[in-house]
Amino acid sequence: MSRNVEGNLSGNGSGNGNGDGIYRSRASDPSVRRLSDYHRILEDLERSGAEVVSSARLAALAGTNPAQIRKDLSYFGSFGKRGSGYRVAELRAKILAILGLDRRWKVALAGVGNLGQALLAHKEFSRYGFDIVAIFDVDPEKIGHRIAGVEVSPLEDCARVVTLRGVELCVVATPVAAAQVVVEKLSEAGVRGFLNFAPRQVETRGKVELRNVNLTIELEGLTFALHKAGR
Amino acid sequence: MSRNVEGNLSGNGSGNGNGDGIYRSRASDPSVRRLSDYHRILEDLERSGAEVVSSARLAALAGTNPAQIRKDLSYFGSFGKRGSGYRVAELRAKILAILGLDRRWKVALAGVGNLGQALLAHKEFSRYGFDIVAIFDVDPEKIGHRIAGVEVSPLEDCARVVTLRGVELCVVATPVAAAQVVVEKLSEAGVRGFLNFAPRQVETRGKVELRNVNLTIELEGLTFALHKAGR
DNA sequence: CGCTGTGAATGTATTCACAGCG
DNA sequence: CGCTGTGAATACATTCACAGCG
Repeated sequence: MSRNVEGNLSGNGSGNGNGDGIYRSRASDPSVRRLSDYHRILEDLERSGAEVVSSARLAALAGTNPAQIRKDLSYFGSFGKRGSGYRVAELRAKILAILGLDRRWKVALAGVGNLGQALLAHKEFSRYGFDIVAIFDVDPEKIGHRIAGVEVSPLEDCARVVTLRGVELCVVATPVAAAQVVVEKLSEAGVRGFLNFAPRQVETRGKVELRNVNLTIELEGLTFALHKAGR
Repeated sequence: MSRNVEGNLSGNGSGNGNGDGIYRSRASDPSVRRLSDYHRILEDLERSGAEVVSSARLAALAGTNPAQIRKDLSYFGSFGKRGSGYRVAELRAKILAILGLDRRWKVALAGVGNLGQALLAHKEFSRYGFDIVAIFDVDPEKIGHRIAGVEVSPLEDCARVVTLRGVELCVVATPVAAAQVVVEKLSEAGVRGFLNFAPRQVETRGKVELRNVNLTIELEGLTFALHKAGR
């Protein structure tokens, strides 16, 4: 039973499921996160008609430095042309593929509280290739209802529903007490990746990716900094 | 004009407003994030009646190692007893104070879309000392209405409202296009810390703390890992 | 020339290992 | 003895600086 030791808290904990991957890349986790950022900036550039971009320009837009950009990209190949820079559309497509976003992903939502409902309606998810194809809850009031066109299923049926609809990822927006059970049941049913919003460590078995997002911790980071500075 | 260069993406960007603080501490940002986690675990332990806890036990619960715990704490003082460990209640209180959570904070919410509404209802915020005392939006349909007991004010009035209600922090849950303006106006009005959910880099002026949370990036971290492992 | 791509250098964070106090 | 607190060692991430290609 792995307890995802490394990353933690609000932003991490890539499970150690590192089954011999496609890439030899020693890309760090922060580096991969920046790729997502570069991708968004490249979308903007593409929309604005830019054809090429240098690492210097990209760095300015991303709030980092040119060497960082080049290093991040170099983990995955060499996409630029010396002397001129990177072709915007091409680089964007490459990053999309690196991130695994060149296809759509089937996602379940567990827990339909405030946060769950907001995430359901979150347009960015569908825009970047995530389709919510199943919703789980334990509340009898909610089960059977349709939210955003998806029927709420009882957690007990998850094995069946996951298989039937091909669920690959799950967003866990349940109360703290339920998060562990949800992850256990769904990973047994074959779900390989979890995004957990419940503010507790969740244990995983086998090759499962889990990352935690904790909204309160982010605010606490602010109060620490302000309090520390004596404000 | 600082562009908060360092951290970025989903979990960072502590503005460089490091006005000579109270602590000499070289506590790293990840270290501070872990403190928040330890605090939650200590709450659980306290509730379950534990009087003392060792760094080993705490590490097991937090999914890290004992040395990490001791090092994280040592940045702020020495709170344990050699031979026995840490007194749970006492350590919890110390961490609370370190994080600046030994008082309540006045928070504004900007943008009352899905996400904004979910954050408003998010019980954890109030539980950890954050009171939403103002809401800003630009939509005439929303202005004037009360949500969760707080009237929605037009963004133009923010200077007046911020002063009047003593707003210290702001959660930015607006569309991308509005985030920059919101941060500019509110920081001019005296708000010192921002938690930004809009997936774009926002520039800040002066001693302002800003961190970004990007929900999509977290999912992209999962797809990267799974795609990479060939799944 | 101007830019990328990358080893080498620096800077940060984590872990080790042990001295020292309760 | 058992544990904390912490310098020293290691591992990791970022930045420098320059060789080399278009």
